[in-house]
Amino acid sequence: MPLLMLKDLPRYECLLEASREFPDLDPSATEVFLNLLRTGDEAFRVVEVHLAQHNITQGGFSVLMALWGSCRREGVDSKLSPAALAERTGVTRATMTGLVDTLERDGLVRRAPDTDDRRMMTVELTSRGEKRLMQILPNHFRQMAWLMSTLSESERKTLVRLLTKVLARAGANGESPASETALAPAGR
Amino acid sequence: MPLLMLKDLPRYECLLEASREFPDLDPSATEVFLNLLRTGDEAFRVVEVHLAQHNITQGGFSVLMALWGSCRREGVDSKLSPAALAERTGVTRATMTGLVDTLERDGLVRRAPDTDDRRMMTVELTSRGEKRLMQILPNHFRQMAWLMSTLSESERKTLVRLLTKVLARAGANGESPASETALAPAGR
DNA sequence: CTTTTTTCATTAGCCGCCTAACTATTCGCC
DNA sequence: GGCGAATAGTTAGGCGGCTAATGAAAAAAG
Repeated sequence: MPLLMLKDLPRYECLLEASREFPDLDPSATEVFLNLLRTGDEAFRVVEVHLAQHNITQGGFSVLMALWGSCRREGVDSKLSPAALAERTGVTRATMTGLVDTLERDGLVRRAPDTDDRRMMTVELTSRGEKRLMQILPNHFRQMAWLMSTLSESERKTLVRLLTKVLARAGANGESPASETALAPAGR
Repeated sequence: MPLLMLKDLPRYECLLEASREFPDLDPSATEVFLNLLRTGDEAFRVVEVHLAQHNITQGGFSVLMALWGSCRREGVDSKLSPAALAERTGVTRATMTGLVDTLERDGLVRRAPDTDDRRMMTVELTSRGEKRLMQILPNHFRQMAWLMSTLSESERKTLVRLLTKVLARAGANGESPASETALAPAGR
C-alpha cells in the first residue's frame, strides 16, 4: 500500500536524534520498518504498471491467478466460489463481488449459480481470461526475476528468512502488537 | 498495497515445478518477491489498524508527519503547500486535495492562501493535530520496535542492506524493468 | 507589453478496498 | 418438521488512490 512514511526515508542520524525525544523510538527497528514498506510498495508498483498495460488491476490479477492455480492443481475444473476467492486473495467478500464484476464485464471470467447450494455462485476462467493470463505471465515472471537479479542466491535465502521472521510477528498478531490498553500505560 | 499474490504463499516445490512450464519463472526470485510483498503488506496493516484506533488513515498520518517533521526541521513554521506534501508523501496532488480535505474536516490541519503566490495554499498543523500526533506516536514507535524485535541488530543491518538493493532496482526503474517491447520479443 | 507555457489547486469520474446492513438459503437443534 | 443461527452473495456508503480536464495565476517568450 501506499505510504505511511515519507518518500525520502529519514537518515539514520535523524532517527537517532528523534529517539532522544521519544524513548519509544527504536532507530534500527524504525529504519528496517520504513525500508520494508518502501521497498515493498515500490516493487508492488512495478508490477502494477506492467499489469495496467494489459488492462488488469492487482486485484483482478490475483483472482485470475487463484482460478488458474486451482485449475492446474485440481484438473480442468477451475471453478471457485467468490467466498473461496476472497479467502485466498485476502480481501473481503464484498470486495470480491466488485472484482468479479469487473472481470466479468471484461469477459475474463464467468459467473454461474452453484448447482448444489443455491446460495452460492461459481466463478470460472473463460478462454479469453486464460489467454490474457498467458499474455501477462511471461513478462510478469521476467519482471520479478529482474527485480531480484541484484541479489545472489544466498542473499535471496537470507532475505526470505528475515522476512519470514517479521511476517510471523506481523501476520500472527492479534494479541501482543500494541493493544492500546496494554501499551499506552505500560509507558516508561 | 494489498495483494497480487495469494494469501498463502506457494511452496518452493510448486515454483520449481511451474518453472518447467514457464522458463521465465525464476523460482528463488519469485519466492523473494512474494515474501517481500506479503510481509510489507502485513506490516502495513498492523500500523493501519493502530492508526484507525485514532481515526487516522495512513495517508492522513503521512501528511501529519510531513508537516510535523518540517516544523521540527525549520523551526516553528510548519506550513507546506499541497504540492510539497504530495511530493514528499508520494501521492498525486489530486489525492492530496482529498487527504487535506479530510484532515481539515477533522480539525487537524488548517488551509490558508499563500500570501505571495495566489495560486498556492499553505497547509498547517493545528494544535489539535499536533496533540493527536503526540497521542499516536509513542505507540506507533513501540509497534515498529515490537515488529522488528525478532531481529538482532546485525540481522536488521543485513535486511536494510538487501532491501536497499532491491529498492534501487524498483525505484530507479523507468528504463530496463520490462518495457513490453523490449522483453516480449526477447523471448526465451 | 502581450502571448504562450508552466504551475497550482481543484473537480469529476473510475476503481479497489473497507464496514455494515440486507436477502436468500442452508444448517442445526429441539 | 419448524425455527433460530450461521453462511453466501450483494448492496450502500465512505475513503483513498489514480488520470484527465479545468480555471486561475505566475513565468517565460516574443
